[in-house]
Amino acid sequence: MIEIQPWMKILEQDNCRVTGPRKVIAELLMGTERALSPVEIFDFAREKYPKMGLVTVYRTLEKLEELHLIQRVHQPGSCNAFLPRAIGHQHLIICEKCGKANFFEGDDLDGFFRKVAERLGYSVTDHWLQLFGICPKCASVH
Amino acid sequence: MIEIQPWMKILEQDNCRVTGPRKVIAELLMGTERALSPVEIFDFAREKYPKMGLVTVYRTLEKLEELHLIQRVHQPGSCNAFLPRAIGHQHLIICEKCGKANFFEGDDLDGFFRKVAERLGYSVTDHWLQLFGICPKCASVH
DNA sequence: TTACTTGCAAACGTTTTGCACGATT
DNA sequence: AATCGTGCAAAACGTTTGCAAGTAA
Repeated sequence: MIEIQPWMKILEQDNCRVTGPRKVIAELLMGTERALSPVEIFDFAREKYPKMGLVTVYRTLEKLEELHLIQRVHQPGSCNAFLPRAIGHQHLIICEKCGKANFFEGDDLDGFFRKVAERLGYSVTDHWLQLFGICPKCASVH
Repeated sequence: MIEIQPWMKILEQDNCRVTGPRKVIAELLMGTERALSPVEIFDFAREKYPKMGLVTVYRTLEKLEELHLIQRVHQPGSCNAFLPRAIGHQHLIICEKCGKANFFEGDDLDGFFRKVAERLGYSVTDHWLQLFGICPKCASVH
């Protein structure tokens, strides 16, 4: 599991205070295998920090995303769940059953993307790629 | 531009009535170059059909999506805009400036996706791919 | 002490639901 | 005539904002 200190350091460098609520939310997000929604984070966080307010979850998510520590994950049925941000330019493969997420490199694709864009007269500025499937653990359960 | 009749035929086959509001909404979606949100559709539709209700827009979108005539488009900042559905398995390239959307084939990628999934022990069931860029027209404007 | 953060309440925009009326077949 | 669709009003939902009190540095 990722250590919490680096994230807190980055917060400090942005003139932010390292507070109880923020530590709890950060720990939850760093330790999760699947993308978590604001309400899920709120519910989990309250187990460790009962005073937690939903608004604080929203504001902390906004801040962590702004600092590139987490990223929003789009899935059929929800575009409001968060995962720790990948290092460099990686893509997600998500298990349809349990939601478990893994990152992979997509460097091989840049040439293809440029070719497609060229044919249509576009210049590419960004791409979204995400795979859905069944993870090994879920595949072994019947 | 796509003709409206085939869509209306498909509606009929689903025990639906071909009504004024539905025709207006279908025409708008069939003719659009960029993804439209419910409110945008509502506003445009009212120009042709002043009695149009926003609720009807939502219900028509739901029906058209269910019949695979339109598809939801995810973009940074909004996951609630619609475009006519691609034929077969195509992907989108969207202009960051004007929103203009084009489809392209991604058949070449299936091998890569399978390879990635295999390495991680996943079996792939679906994939989302979308490119963002600048379209020829916007590139020529300074 | 100062600036930032929190939780609450309320506001807001979007989407959904219930229902009586209207339209299509 | 029967069924399906519509628009309105209201409810439900997720998210954001204003503010006074609390907390970290």
